[in-house]
Amino acid sequence: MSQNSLDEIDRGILHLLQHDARNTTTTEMGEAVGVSASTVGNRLQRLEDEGIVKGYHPQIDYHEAAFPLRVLFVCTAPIPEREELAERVLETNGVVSVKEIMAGVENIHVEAVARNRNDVVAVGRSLDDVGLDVVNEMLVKDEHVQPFDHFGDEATDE
Amino acid sequence: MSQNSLDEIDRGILHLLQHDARNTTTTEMGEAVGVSASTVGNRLQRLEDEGIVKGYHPQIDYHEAAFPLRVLFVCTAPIPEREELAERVLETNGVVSVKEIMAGVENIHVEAVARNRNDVVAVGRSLDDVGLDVVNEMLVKDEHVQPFDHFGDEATDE
DNA sequence: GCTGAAAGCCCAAGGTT
DNA sequence: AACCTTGGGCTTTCAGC
Repeated sequence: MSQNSLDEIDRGILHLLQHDARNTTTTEMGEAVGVSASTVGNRLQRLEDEGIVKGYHPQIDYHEAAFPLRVLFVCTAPIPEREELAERVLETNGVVSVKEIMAGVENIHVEAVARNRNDVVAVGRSLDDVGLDVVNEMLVKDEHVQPFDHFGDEATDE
Repeated sequence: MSQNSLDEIDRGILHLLQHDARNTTTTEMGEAVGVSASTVGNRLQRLEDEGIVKGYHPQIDYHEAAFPLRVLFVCTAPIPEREELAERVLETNGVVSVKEIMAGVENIHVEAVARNRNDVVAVGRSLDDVGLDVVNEMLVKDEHVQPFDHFGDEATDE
């Protein structure tokens, strides 16, 4: 399917996108990595087609918005159904991420945002309805995300 | 600091950005939510200034790229130092997210991507060096991210 | 596979209601 | 607070190498 062949140029493009995926132009990226703007456009197209870049999303501070609560549900799912359940849970209102863990009892981690305690209860109930066994439920105080900025620092000129 | 007053327009903008933060123009968003393109620009500026929108990042399939391993380290940190340690850990090469949990023994969850087992060992050592007690270490099979698309479906025309 | 130029579209700024 | 117009810049496409 994919060749996994990222060269210096690809890594440079990814690196720059991770810094600001909305306002970084192909022209800027071209100058930084040493190719023309249209080449950057073509590379980006290929990265998207191969599924390496799956989309572009804003990083939203839910706490500052309208969702002050962030909850992590640690669950158990029967291995055969795990993948299907994970997909299903993602549809639940408020859920922002679902992690499938390779092995162990706590093999699905579900994270959700909520406006109040009622929302939290509702999410918990949904998980139960779907067939997940909720082992633990924790309040997340804060989450720091690093868009993995170690992608090829050396490939850019800046 | 922030008014937390997101109206229909703001929610519509966020909703559309979550779908595609790079290729959705202010013009398109304006048409969708029923205001002019410049108004969308102003709103977006305000959302960024208030810290509700903290940035724009590509969603990268690390597995398809060059980092086939994804590992979750569940750790314990002394409460007083937790926040500082979390910040420090985020600097570690390979780490993509750090979650501070409100209470309990497993109060810091660190997620990292790696090219091979050596990378994994290196990250574990870094966590130890910083002063975190690694309680558990799990291989992540798959992660599904939902950019929380429930932000105001009703505010758009599409 | 990369480049360069042209066409079309978009964004930012200022002035207006 | 939202709109309109204009100038500058960006993306895309395609011929050419």
